[in-house]
Parts: sequence; C-alpha cells; structure tokens
Amino acid sequence: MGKSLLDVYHELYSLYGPQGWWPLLNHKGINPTKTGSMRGYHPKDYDFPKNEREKFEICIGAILAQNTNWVNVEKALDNMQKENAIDPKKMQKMDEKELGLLIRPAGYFNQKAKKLKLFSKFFIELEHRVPKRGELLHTWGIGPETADSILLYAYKEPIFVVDAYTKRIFSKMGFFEKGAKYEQIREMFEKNLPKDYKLYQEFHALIVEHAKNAVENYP
DNA sequence: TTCCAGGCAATAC
DNA sequence: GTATTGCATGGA
Repeated sequence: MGKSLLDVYHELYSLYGPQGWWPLLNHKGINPTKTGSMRGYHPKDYDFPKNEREKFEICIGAILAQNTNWVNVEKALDNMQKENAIDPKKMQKMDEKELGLLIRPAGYFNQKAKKLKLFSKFFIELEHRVPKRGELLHTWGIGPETADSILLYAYKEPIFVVDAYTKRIFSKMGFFEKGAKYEQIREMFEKNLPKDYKLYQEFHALIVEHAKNAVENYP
C-alpha cells in the first residue's frame, strides 16, 4: 500500500514546518526557516487576511506572482505601497502606464498592469461578496491557479491550488498520469483530503518550498 | 551567458 | 482539443 496524500503532507510538514502563507507586507512575523525572503510570513496563524486591505493585497500578489519569483513580486508591492496603490479605487484612477512603472520588477508589467486594473474593477463590484470560481476565471488575466490562490488565501475557501510543482512531484509519485488536467488533479486532492482551508493553505505552501529545495530521493 | 521563477492568453496545428 | 509562442524582470 502506497502513501496517501495526507502521509505526504505530514512528511513535508516534518521536513519544513509551518510555512505561514500568504505573506503580507505589513505583517512583522517572520519564518526563520525560509530560504528566500523572510518578510510577512505568519506560521501557524491562519487568521488572515485581517481586513479588506490585506484581502486585496493577496489578490494582486497572486496576479503579480504569475511565472515570477516572489522576491520580485515584493519589490512591486513595495513600490505600490509607497504610492498607496494597494487599493482598488486608487488603482482605478491610475493609468496602465503609471501602474506598469510601479510593478516593473515583477516582469510582464504591461500585461500585469492591465490585469490589475481589470481585477480592481472586479473587486470593487464584488462589494465584499465572495467571488465564484467561474467569475474569477472569466476575468481576463485570471487562470485556474490564480483563481484558486485567491479563493484559498484571500477568501479561505477550501480549494486546492495546483501548480507546475504539484503536477511534477505528484505525477512522479504515481498519484496521477503526467498528462492529467488541472481540474482532474484539483478534484483528486480535494476528494482525498479533509475539506480544510488551513490544510490546503499549508500543503500548497509546503509543495512550493519543497520544490525549491529539489531533494533527490523525494521528487 | 543561460536559465528559471508561486501562469495566462493568443495563435497555430 | 492539444501544442507552441509572447510576455519581462532580476538573481543564481
């Protein structure tokens, strides 16, 4: 009998400890086990976001983090914070050129400026309601991983986030075929794990941390 | 210098 | 429906 997903989760947790995702600019807690930036993590505290400001910060962080190193995302968020631009209404007032200048370090800044402006409009129109997954996916610039990151970390919805690491690691371990689609993989995780947003938040963060360390005998 | 990092949309086949 | 390509910065 092979390992269960929960077995793998416990092994990763033993290896790396609680990860404290999603990092927030103004949260002073640090995770001393992190390899890269240590800012903003809050291990073992799942009571985030604390307010609308932090909720919005997570959402735009998820967009900025698309195919980009988190350290570069932090630079973009720092620049935005200096201009009080981590605010959907302020973002609406800025043009894409101006916004693009702030988020330059995160790469793809022209595309991402457009994505952020569209998302900020979407966010305002939600009026504090929890977005539906389909609504997010129909917003230009929001794909499945970004949508699920937003739902899991900004809204505490028990949705499992699948990324390239998840596909690589768990297909190698035999949990599914290499060519499995995003939705199939997500459903497999959600079906075989307790429906618990804290577990999902931690698991996804652990997968990313593990992938960065590239351990030989544990894909 | 090359390669990659917490993807997505557009286009080609 | 699946495969490929453009988007871009910064650090290793």
